[in-house]
Amino acid sequence: MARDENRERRRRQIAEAVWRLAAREGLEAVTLRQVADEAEVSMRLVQYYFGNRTTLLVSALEMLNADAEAVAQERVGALGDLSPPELVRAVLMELLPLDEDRRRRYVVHSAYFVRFLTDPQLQQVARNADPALESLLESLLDADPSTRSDDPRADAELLIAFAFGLQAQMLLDQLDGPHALRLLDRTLDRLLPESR
Amino acid sequence: MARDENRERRRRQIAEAVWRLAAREGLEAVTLRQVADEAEVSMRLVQYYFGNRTTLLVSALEMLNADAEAVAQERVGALGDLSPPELVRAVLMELLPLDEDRRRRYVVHSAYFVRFLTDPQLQQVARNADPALESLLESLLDADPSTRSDDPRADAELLIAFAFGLQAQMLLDQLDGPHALRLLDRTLDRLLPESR
DNA sequence: CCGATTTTGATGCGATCGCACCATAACACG
DNA sequence: CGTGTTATGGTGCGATCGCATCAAAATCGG
Repeated sequence: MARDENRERRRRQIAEAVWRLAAREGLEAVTLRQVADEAEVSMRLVQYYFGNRTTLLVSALEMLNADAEAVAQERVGALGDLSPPELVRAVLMELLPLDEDRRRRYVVHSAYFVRFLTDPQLQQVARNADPALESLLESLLDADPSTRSDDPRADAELLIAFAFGLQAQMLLDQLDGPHALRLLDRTLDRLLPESR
Repeated sequence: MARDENRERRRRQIAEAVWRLAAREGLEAVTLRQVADEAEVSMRLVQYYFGNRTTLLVSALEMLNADAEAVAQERVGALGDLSPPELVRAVLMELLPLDEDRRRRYVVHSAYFVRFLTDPQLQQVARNADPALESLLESLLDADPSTRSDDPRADAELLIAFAFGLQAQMLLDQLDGPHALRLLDRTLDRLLPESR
């Protein structure tokens, strides 16, 4: 039904306004009125589609995560057949803000971060995003015959933590894309010495 | 003069209230009235010591950083004479929320994070904190004869990014202290193979 | 010990917040 | 064709925000 598509487009239009505001000035700038202005709709419309501010924040985050996963799968898939080490690299690269799209997304994530720590509802949303990534990496490290890892799970966790660290440094402009990739490859070379 | 000591104690008392509020509910909860309540002083007093909200936020962050550096130097120094590799480990451990003090501090940092990206004033404060750490690590990696690093600077950057990643995962309760230390030691073993 | 300065308190103002209520198009469907 | 659901707009209310003003207590220097 075209009705639902319109509905979904509207919600997305408003959610994108939330993302822009959160990235630009933090969650406290995400007020019903500012979101309405940014999305160029009436405040009443924001209320209609999301009810109250809390569910607006939660929904916008859920949509951002769903978006991220779809884009990531498509981008990694578009690379064609990759060897496990190449896949590991591609997956980790997905966590780096290497284009404006991802940068904005991870800035938004960092705006939510503190809330993740205390708000049970948001904590739930945050937890749903990660473990799939970790087990994917673990299985890749386990499957790769050239890996000498005695503990694929530890190495998966380690690589994810490292990638998140690179992400933060890039957001702070203390690391640019090529530099971060150099550091990533440097640790991958140490981790998977025979396959690269 | 005792006057100045009192003054400094007052400022600290108020800044600590800012930290608690920011850690508990984010920067948007840091209002003049809430800070006053949390610090158990009048709102006017907060105004008196910090003027307006902006300088309150900036000053509280500066005090937090100064505090962190003092504590870190003392704690690392208290370990006595360490070999370079041991020092590297000690410095990196300082970045992990291994006690309540550090946890709260890094939660506060994450509350400020988004602002670091856009607010020039806060960006300045954030930038002042890091580079010393990096060059310290670099010189340690360079000085250590057992290090086979061909690029101490790259390895220093790499280790810092990794530590920040571990920090984030710990804050999210996706990694506990011992687990994070295991991952840290795992990468240090790979990085400094002969000295550990 | 007294005038000056520092420190603390109470209160008011304009702006903005989330949210609710009411009204009216637009469309769906029996 | 009429009726009920969906979609959009305008507006008012109580609470809270940052900040300023007025005022008094506490402390210090001569």
